Amino acid sequence: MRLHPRVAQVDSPSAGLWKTGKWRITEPLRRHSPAVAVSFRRSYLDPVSESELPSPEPAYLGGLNEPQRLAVLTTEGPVLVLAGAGTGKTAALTARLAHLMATRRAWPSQILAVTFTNKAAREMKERIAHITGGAVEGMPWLGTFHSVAARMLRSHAELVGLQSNFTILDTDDQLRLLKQLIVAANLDEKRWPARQLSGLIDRWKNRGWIPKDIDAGESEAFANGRGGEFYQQYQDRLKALNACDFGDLLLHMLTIFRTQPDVLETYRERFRYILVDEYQDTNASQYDWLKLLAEPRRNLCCVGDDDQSIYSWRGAEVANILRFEKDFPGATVVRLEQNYRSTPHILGAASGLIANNSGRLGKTLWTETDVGEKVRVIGVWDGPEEARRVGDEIESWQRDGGSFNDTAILVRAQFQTREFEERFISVGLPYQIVGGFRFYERAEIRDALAYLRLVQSPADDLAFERIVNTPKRGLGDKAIATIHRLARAQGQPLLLAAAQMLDSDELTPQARRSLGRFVGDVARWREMLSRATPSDDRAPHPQLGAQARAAPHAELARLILEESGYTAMLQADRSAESAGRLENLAELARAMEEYESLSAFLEHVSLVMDNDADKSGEKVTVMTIHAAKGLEFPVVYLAGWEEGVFPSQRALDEGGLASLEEERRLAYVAITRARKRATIFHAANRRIYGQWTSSIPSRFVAELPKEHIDEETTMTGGESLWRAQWSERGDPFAHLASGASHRATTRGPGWQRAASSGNFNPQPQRVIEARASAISLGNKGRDDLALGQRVFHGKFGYGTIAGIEGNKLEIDFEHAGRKRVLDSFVSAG
DNA sequence: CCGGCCCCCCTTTTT
DNA sequence: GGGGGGCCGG
Repeated sequence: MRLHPRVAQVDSPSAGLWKTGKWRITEPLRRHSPAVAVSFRRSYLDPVSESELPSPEPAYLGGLNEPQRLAVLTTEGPVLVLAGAGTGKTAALTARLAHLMATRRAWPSQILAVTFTNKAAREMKERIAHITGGAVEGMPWLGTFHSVAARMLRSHAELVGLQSNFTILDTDDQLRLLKQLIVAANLDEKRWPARQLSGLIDRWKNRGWIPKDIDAGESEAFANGRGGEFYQQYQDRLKALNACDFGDLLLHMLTIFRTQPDVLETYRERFRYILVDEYQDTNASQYDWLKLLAEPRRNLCCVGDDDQSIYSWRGAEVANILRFEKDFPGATVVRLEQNYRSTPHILGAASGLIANNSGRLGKTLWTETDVGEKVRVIGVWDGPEEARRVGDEIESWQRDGGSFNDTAILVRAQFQTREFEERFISVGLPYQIVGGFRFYERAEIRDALAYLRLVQSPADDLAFERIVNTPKRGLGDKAIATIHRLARAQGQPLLLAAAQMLDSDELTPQARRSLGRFVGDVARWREMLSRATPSDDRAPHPQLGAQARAAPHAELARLILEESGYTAMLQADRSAESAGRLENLAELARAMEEYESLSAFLEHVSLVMDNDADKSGEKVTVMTIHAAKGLEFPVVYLAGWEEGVFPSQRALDEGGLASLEEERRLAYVAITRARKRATIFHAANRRIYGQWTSSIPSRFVAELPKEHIDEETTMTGGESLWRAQWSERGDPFAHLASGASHRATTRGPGWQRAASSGNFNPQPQRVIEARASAISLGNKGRDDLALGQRVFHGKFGYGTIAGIEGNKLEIDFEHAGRKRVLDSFVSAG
């Protein structure tokens, strides 16, 4: 299928885009062009009826079933597509995009298509490229919620007090920052962990709440009612750092849309059609964001499956999908129910299970495929036996001509992967574990990125803190605290404060020498960067695509790692991991070559924190069910279906019924990943947190319709006792599921009276051009100090001012002799 | 200032 | 069981 644009004749404000795009005229569509042209003459608000379709119809409609066609052809007005697992959702979505473009309803740039994960965005991009034969040079507004919002925010950053080159903090940065705030407020960071605060702030952001929206009740969830206060402080600090976190990307845009009607209008005008994938995963802030953009045109098409909503823990609200018809009256609801993936037994098992949930929109999946095998449920003695059995089965599958790539092991939680990893290593079964530590989360990668970030933006204090003493430069807590004090006193970035300290005696001579070298290095690298990037390096958007010429920023990265001593540090490290770390760094530099500038690369890594799974070679895939969403495998093993593991203990303890239902949806997702064969395991004993625990099979096992499963147990005694528990009417765990509340617990007063936390004055960012002295940076000195005055210095004691130069003082100390110090460190004595 | 040791906490899932 | 952070000793 190729698109055929015949651009030149089209009279449209955006026609230029078509000319610049690489549209090709190819045979297949030539035949269709008359009909295409007909539909284009019709107004945007006029839906195409089936009869007007070109004949023969466009290839992108070929192979679609009736509901899918409806989902594609109902272009105008709100549409909700309820797409069960394996019902060709992505096919319908991409066909819809192709249809919108082929019928000239919209240019690629006039369609907003948002997905939840990078993986989904990438897949859709690939399929669009395929369906249009590469005719669409990337839809500019196809991406994850976060990347699309980031892109918008770069253009309007100043409206929320940021600069367009703001940095996007990841969880790690966020936690360190919050921790600083907590410590600064004299709170016990153990009693009030940063992690808890970060979770709270995330929740608020997911709901679309800015600090002002936090009422006393919400505030109560942290530090005895100071939650809102910390939220505000955190936001102030982010602004001072010219940074924002993931939640802010959406929240800031929401604020802008709400307060700047003209900006909103621009986007409303631009986006003629909006598509949302995985709609059941949207949170409140995303929902508001969508709703604002979709009005008044209301050409909003949401695709999702309420039964596959598994992200409520990060703010997703199934309610969004359940109430779609109410929010968008007159919406067309399309159900995709024909499953093309799994056998009837697999579908039957999954459907029977999910039927135990309440509050569903309801779908009846059906399939035309052969009956196939029943879902097997196998009880084993313990975890190791489970791993052994799965390994054996996979090996015999492969001996019979099957491919390892066709097999996957899905687990509830990451820790379960270890058992399989150990087993597979010992028997030499090739495997890959998806998830877990992702590439960009590895310490060495984050360190390297911190160097790059600091070179890119000298005001990036978090980057500075991370690497100023990595590798070890003899700059310990004390030296860093000193730099901090100065920076804070002057409201300047740490790097700048550090540069100023070089001309003083505030630090020990070794520390000063070492810091001087570091500051000098950064200045030099920065200078090299500006030479490596002739164009404006603040270009906001990541531009994919390899450059023909060598990428100077990748070279610079290699040089920085070399000159900073980071590589040497790893080489000196004789531990098992160091070789891999060096390899990772090499890979990082290689990855940079794909981007046209350092800033484009940094944007990419802050938004796309996943690493592409290694597709080379034959291997078994081990991953969490969450990670498997949207994927399918011919042979699937579902491990650890035991109470406390799946459903997870936490879900049982904390989340109540809602949480149990989410676990059940997770189980539904898990089963429906399988095409031909699904095997469920449960072990009677398992080592959890290093401790042997015996467990009973998951209630989900008992909920599988008997006619779709084959049960087997390797345990003596045949019919297992523990299974009997679930066959009874009563649910012995009901008390766990119903009573729990969502209320966050508050604890007694434990924090000390807070000292006033420092002011974080946003100052214009200054760039360190060289090892500039403080004078040349134009610092004003204090006006309360005069020659001959007696002053006190925390390190050197009392002394008399013998000279003043800007903010630098020469002081004759009574015991320490003559020293150069910075005025921020002395007090009138 | 650094390294080693000990203790405590945690283990869902991700942009 | 293991990783991270804090504390203590060199």
